[in-house]
Formats: sequence, C-alpha cells, structure tokens
Amino acid sequence: MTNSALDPRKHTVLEAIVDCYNRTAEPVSSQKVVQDYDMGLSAATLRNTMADLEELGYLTHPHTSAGRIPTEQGYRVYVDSLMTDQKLSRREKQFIRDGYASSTRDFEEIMEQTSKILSAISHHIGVVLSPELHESLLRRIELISIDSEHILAVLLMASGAVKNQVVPIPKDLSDDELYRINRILNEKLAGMPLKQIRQISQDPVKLKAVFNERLSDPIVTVTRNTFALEQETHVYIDGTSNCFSHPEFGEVQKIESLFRVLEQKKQIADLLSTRQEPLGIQVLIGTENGCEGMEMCSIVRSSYRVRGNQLGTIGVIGPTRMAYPRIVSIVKFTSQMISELFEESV
Amino acid sequence: MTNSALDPRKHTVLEAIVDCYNRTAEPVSSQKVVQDYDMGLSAATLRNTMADLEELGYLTHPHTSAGRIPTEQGYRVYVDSLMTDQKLSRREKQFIRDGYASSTRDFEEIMEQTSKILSAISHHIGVVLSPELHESLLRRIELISIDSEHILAVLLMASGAVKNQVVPIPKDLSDDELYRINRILNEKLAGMPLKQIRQISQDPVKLKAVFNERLSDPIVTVTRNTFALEQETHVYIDGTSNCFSHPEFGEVQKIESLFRVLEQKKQIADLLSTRQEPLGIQVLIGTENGCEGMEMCSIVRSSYRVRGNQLGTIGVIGPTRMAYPRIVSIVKFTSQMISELFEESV
DNA sequence: GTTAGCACTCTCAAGAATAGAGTGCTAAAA
DNA sequence: TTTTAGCACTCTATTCTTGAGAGTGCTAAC
Repeated sequence: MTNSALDPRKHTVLEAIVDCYNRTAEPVSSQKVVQDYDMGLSAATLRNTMADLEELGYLTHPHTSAGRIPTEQGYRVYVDSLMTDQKLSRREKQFIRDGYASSTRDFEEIMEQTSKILSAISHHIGVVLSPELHESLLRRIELISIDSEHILAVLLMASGAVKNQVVPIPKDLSDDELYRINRILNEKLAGMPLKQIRQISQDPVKLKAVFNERLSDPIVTVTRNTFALEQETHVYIDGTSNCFSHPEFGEVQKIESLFRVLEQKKQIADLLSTRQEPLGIQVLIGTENGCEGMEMCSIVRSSYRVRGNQLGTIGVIGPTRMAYPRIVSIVKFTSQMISELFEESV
Repeated sequence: MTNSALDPRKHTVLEAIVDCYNRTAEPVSSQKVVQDYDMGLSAATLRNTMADLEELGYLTHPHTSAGRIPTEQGYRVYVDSLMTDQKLSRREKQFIRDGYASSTRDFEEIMEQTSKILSAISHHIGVVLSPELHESLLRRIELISIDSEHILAVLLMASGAVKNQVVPIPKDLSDDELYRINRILNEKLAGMPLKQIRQISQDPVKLKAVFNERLSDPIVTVTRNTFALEQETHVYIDGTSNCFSHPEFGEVQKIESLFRVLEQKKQIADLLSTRQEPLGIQVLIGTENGCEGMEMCSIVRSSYRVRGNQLGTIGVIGPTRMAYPRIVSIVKFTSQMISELFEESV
C-alpha cells in the first residue's frame, strides 16, 4: 500500500496542502502552510517534506518557483484515508429536505428536483440518472386507444416510474378487444420485472406459452410492440453554470470541452452507471473518470435505491479541486433522502 | 420610415457590410468591400457612404481605425428589407426530414428531436417550446390506481401530447368506483379544451352542474385534484455548445451570461412565448429580446401548429451576427415540417 | 533531524517600441 | 456636384524588455 508508506508528518502536510489548495485555488507554498497550519515546523522543513511528497507522486509543481498542488494521486490518498467526515449542518440538511417538500410525488419531478438540489447546495454540477426500468417490476399496464393505427401504452412500475409508449397496432382494434387485451396483459405480466417481460415478448415460443394464443393474434402483436425497446434511463443535469464560479474554468477551452461532454447525455449516463460497485459512494478523481474532455473534473457519485430494488445514481461533477469531504456528505445524504422518499410513498 | 430614407447605394453597401461581417466576423473596411463586392466605386467613396450609414445609426466603429460593423438597427433594416430569401438546399431539407424519420410518433421525442435538428443544421442553439396544453382538447383521460392515497391520471390530448399526473385521493377507491369515475370523466369532459375543464373543475357550482353530484363525492375531488394545475409547457434546448465555434463567445464572461440565462428555462419559455404575433416567423435582434444576459444574441422564432390549434414555438438562438437568411429559412421549413408531422399522424 | 540563509528560477505586470490597419479629410479630377 | 487619390492621424496588437516578487532547492550551521 502506498498509503502505509506515508509517515504521520507526510500525512499531515499532504492534508494541509490539499485543504489549503481547495480553499485558495492557488499553489501552496511552504510559507503558507507555516502561517495557516500551526504544526511547529519551519518552512524549510516543510519544503523538505513537500519535496518528498512530490517524489512520491502526491504533489506537483506548476513551475520552479511556485508552490505545490496535489496530483490526482495525492487527492486519491486524501480521499481514501486522510480526509475526515464533515457532517452537514442542520441548515444544509434542511435545505435538502425543503427541496423535496414542494415536489409532488411525481417521479420525473423528483429526479429533476434532485439535480437542482445537488447543484444548488454543492455549487457544482448536479446529475441524476434515473433507475433502469429494466430491473423494475411492472405494476400495471394500461392501453389507451389513440387512433386506428396506434395505441398508447402506459407502464406503471412498482417504483412509481411511468413510461408512456406509443405503440403501432396491426389493425383497428375495437374498444372491447383492447380492453380484453389490457386485462389479460395485467393478469399475465403484472408483477414481473420488465427485463423478463422483454425476454418473453421477443420470444415467440415463450410468448405463446404465456398467452396461449396464436402468433397472429392482436394480443401477441401488441405485447411485442409494447415491450420492444430500448434505452429508458434518463439523465438530469443541473447547475452547469456553476462552473463559471470556479477559477479552473477561467479559460473558454476548458469550459468548452466540459460542455461538449455534458451535451452527450449518453456519455454522462455511462459515466454514472458503468461497472460501478452496486452500493455506496464513490469518488472518481480527474482522469479516473475516463471521459475525454473531463480530465480536469472529479465526480462524486452514489447509487440510490428505489423500491423494487433497481438502482439509480446521483452525482456531483466539479473540478478536481473540490471540497471532497463536504461534497461526499452531500451526495451521501441526498442519496439517502431520495431512497427514503421512494420507500415511504409511491 | 427610416427605410425609405436609404438610397439604393446605401442599401447595397449596408447589405454588403452585413454580409461580409457575417462571413468574417471582423469589422469590414472600405478596402474589403472594394475587393469582395464589385460595385464600381472606390474605397474613398465607400468610406463616405459608410460614414453616412454610421450617422444614420446603421453602422458603428469599434475604434477609430477599425472597419465598420452593423448596429442592431442596421441588422433590423437588413432583416426587414434588404436580405433575400435563401432557399434551403435539397440536402438540407433532406437532413431535416431524416431527423424525423427515425423518431416514433412520441410527442416528447419529436420535441426533443426538433431542438436537436435545429441546432445541428443551424450551428446555433435550437430551442423548442411545447404547446400549452391549456388550449388543447382533451381526447381521453385514464385513471390508474397507484396506492390507497394516489392515482395516476393520464391525460391524452388531441395533439398527441400525454400528461401524467399523480393525483392524491381522499380515501381508498375500489376498482369499480375508479372505473366508474373514469367513465364519467370521459363522458363529460372528453373533447373539451383543457382550459375550460380547469375552469369548471375549480368552480364548485359548475362542477356540480356538470356531474350532478354532491361536492363530497369522490368524483368531484378527483376532478378537482386532477385538473388543479399548473405550468405545462416544456422547453427543449439543444446545441448549447455550438456557441463555442463562434468568435463572439471567445470570452468566458459572454458565455457565462448566456448560459446562466439558458439554465433558467422559465426565461427561455417567456422569451419564446410572450406576446408574440400568433403566426409566422419573427426575428429578435440583440437587445430586442429584452433578456438580460442575452444582449449579444438574436433569436429567430416561429410558431408551429399542432392539431387542435394550439401553438408551440421553435427557435434558434445565436449571436447577433448570424446568417439570418439561412436561419430564417431553416426555422420556417422546420416549423412547417413539424406542423405537418402533427397533422398527418397522431 | 531541523533550520536559517541565500542564490536561483520562473512568473507576472507594466512599460516601450514598432508595425499595420483603416479612417477622415483635403484637394484635385471627372 | 460627385468621385477619387493621397496623406496624416489614430488606434490596436504584438513583441521585447525590465523589474519586482514569490518560492524553491541547496548548503552549512544548529
């Protein structure tokens, strides 16, 4: 472990430098550390220690006569083992709760509101990935006639999520017929995970087994068309303009690269969902996010749980120099809040 | 009319300068005009004309020894009476059509796709304001039980728009009861404009008249709660990062002010909808949009028509220096396309 | 192991010099 | 009367220089 290689002093100094850099956004000099952090050492000694930390790869130099700034690796150590939990103030917690107070129990609204809250309180970019419907249980399906060629299928999931889907139908269906199909679909499919329903609906044999009808029958077509698809996670992003208050985005170029990525919702979705440990909070520092154009950004993300056990993700995106302890607490707390929110109602 | 005060030469010169500035993004010198636009005049003569145009308020000077750039007023004259229609190429039209080809008839998807298309083809920001449901006719309502305290109301509008609404209910309703309410609501309310339904639902007397029931009856409560609200237009924005390819956004400050506005979807909605002439295309140049933070932007917008006669708006937002003839054609064509799209299907 | 001292490096801001672009004006030409 | 050539003038943008300041690394003393 690189970690265990650090003696207590190096720990302290690294922490001080990360902390100081986070506050000031300026390279930290030995002087500065002496002034701000009373650790009973002279600047010269600190310089030695800082040089050591640099050799170990935790600090770096913008140029010869500048102070030190943490490297990604330095941040990693800080996040993994140095930083101390920072409890949210009563006020902050209340702010988050209040954010949800006004919102109805509407699924989308909660998602949207969450990204707003995250960005407002963190002063960074708030992102929310809605849970994959895939894993969610179908609570109820309702078919509504639109015209002779289309119906509207409303899928109500156990989580409270609602998915509307315009479905082409082979030929005009009478109201009675539609009603019959609707009833049967609910009988046979309600309570199953969407994933399973999809498998069934795309497999003629299984389909036949479930419905016990001929393949040409309307019910089969309707089922197949309704469950045919597709990407159903949604990305909610808010607070993008918070970037402008952080000096690392002082140049247009930096902002540009970030914003171009943010516009690719697909990429953000991947960023939030890929291969992440199923539970708990993670911090991706700088290039660790592997996302071209976001090299100078870190992400603090956490999954949240919606009834029915599918997981969504929330996160905060900001410059590598962010107040990790605070942001981690925010994301943690908010993800709990949102999980509770879905637990209690809906 | 200021317009009629312009003699033919001033017309030509103003047009040339606007055109040239649009292409190069640099102040236009008399030299440049002589080179690029063969109008049989010397630079000196042009300088005189340009000075005249400046005095009239159509041109301005960044500084003494720079070329001229159009003022907002100059652009206004250009847009109102100078510029010539620029037909879209077959290719461009096809591009727009193709953009819609893949999309299903899903309402939201069409909106979203439209903003994408607009931004992609214009290289500016594409915005779409969904039609106010207000004016739209309710085609059908479907009530779906969620739990003992909530139901989901699905409003299917004549336009094809679908609005989901979680509705609190006073006490547990049996399936039969719910079904009965659902049937009655459709009988009494389907075909009416949402606006009218709202008025009715908030007025006990009318409500009683329509349903002929006592106010404590579940049906009354459900109706009232379902139609209680609220903002129901949605703003779709795409292509924000196109800004970065235009030199007027070379400074962070400019981008910041624009992006802060864009994040206030409410403001954009107002911008697109307020008091606009009901039909046709409009061009708002620079400060004409009256939107703080967007002084350096112009907007080309047009309403589109959705069956049932409500109107939405599409638009393109870009720097004041934009290729108006082309953008106008794009917006015009796209708004036709979208109107047709809604006419034919749904 | 720690610290004071000092030379060295690099950045940043301000000033000076220069080249270049484009105008406005004047006086001559059409 | 209109147009044009010529020229002085203004302003910008770039480059170079300079000097101050910040902060380090190293060495030698504590």
